Formats: sequence, C-alpha cells, structure tokens
Amino acid sequence: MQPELIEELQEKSALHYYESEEYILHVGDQMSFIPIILNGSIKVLRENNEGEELLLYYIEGGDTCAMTLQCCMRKSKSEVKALAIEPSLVLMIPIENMEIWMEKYPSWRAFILQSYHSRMMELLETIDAMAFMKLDERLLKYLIDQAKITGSLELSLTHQQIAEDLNSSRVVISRLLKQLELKGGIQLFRNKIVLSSI
DNA sequence: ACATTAAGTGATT
DNA sequence: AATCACTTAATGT
Repeated sequence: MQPELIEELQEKSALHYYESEEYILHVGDQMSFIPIILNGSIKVLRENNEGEELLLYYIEGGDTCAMTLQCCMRKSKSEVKALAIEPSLVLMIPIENMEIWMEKYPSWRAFILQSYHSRMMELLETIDAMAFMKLDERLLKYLIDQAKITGSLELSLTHQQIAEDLNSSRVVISRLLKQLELKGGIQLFRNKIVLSSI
C-alpha cells in the first residue's frame, strides 16, 4: 500500500476492540463504517424472521466483509450480523472515505475488489456445501474450518452452537459427532471438541 | 443439596 | 434428518 494511504488510514479510522462472542453488527444496523479485521476472527451470519441463524463465512485478519461494502456504498442497512469468535481488533473506516479512496488509491481499490472477490468465493463454497454435501460432511468441514480459523485443534463449542451455525438441530449434531468420535477423528467433551487429525 | 445446562438415547415421523 | 420425550452427566450456587 502507498504510504500516503496508510497515513490517511491511521488518521481517519477508529480502532475498535471486541471481546469473544461480542456482536459487531446486527441485522438492520445502519452502516456508517467499513470494518477491516486486523486480528482475531469474525463470523458473518444470516438471520431469518424467526431469529434462526446460518453461518455465511468467516473473516480473518486483513479482510473486510463484502456485505458491508455493499451496504455502505448504498448507504443502506445491514442484511447480516457479525459476531467476534475470538478477541478481535477491528479498524472502522468512515464510509465517506470509501469513494474518495477508490479513485485516489489504486491499491485501496485493488484491496476492496480482491476482498469482495474472496468473500464471494466463500459464499459460493457455503452454498455448495448446503446444496451438495450431506450434513455429516458439512459438519466435518465446519470443524476443520473452525480449527483453521482459531488455529487450535481444541474447539470450545457446544453442540447447540454448531447446530445453530449449520441451521440444524442439536440432537442431530450430537449423533453425528458421536459417529465421528467412534470413527476416531475427534474426541468429545463438555463444551469442547478435540480434533485428532485434520 | 439443588437447579441449571450440556449431551446421550430410543421412538416416531 | 428432524422432533419429542426422557435420561444422564457436568457445573454453578
């Protein structure tokens, strides 16, 4: 990135710290900032009218959420919600700077487009997973993704939370996890799942 | 010791 | 694969 841009970034944007499990964004929130995740990780969820959630994708260090990019440029409200899954540092950039920087800095433009593209790819991936993969495969993928994101083979998750992310029910998840444990891929504990191999 | 919450299980659709 | 109804186990007060 150009040094000038970095300077402006530091000057115009605000740094925000989020605890694990803290919401960054709710459905319907008016967007006035573009978040860039510096470190930690965020998951982005879609919510239906009954308040059920579906995991869309994760955002990690150095990325932005494509959804918010859209919302910001149209000055509309958020269609998704975002939740920190570990302590995370987020850079909040006022939307006014978006358009200006898009023209002023090629590297900013490239960053936004690149980010948009990779978010899109991840969305396609989760669509594929829902359409073509059976739940047990999806679950395994979910566990592996989660391990990658948090950088740990020990996942602090309840079966209930997993069920919510995958839009399934706890009982089903419990049973599938049990099968995985019997096959030897994972070990189950209360509030914790340990992957033995990836 | 009791209540609460997470996880396991059989039966039913 | 989902739901119900119930049990068992772990944890907090």
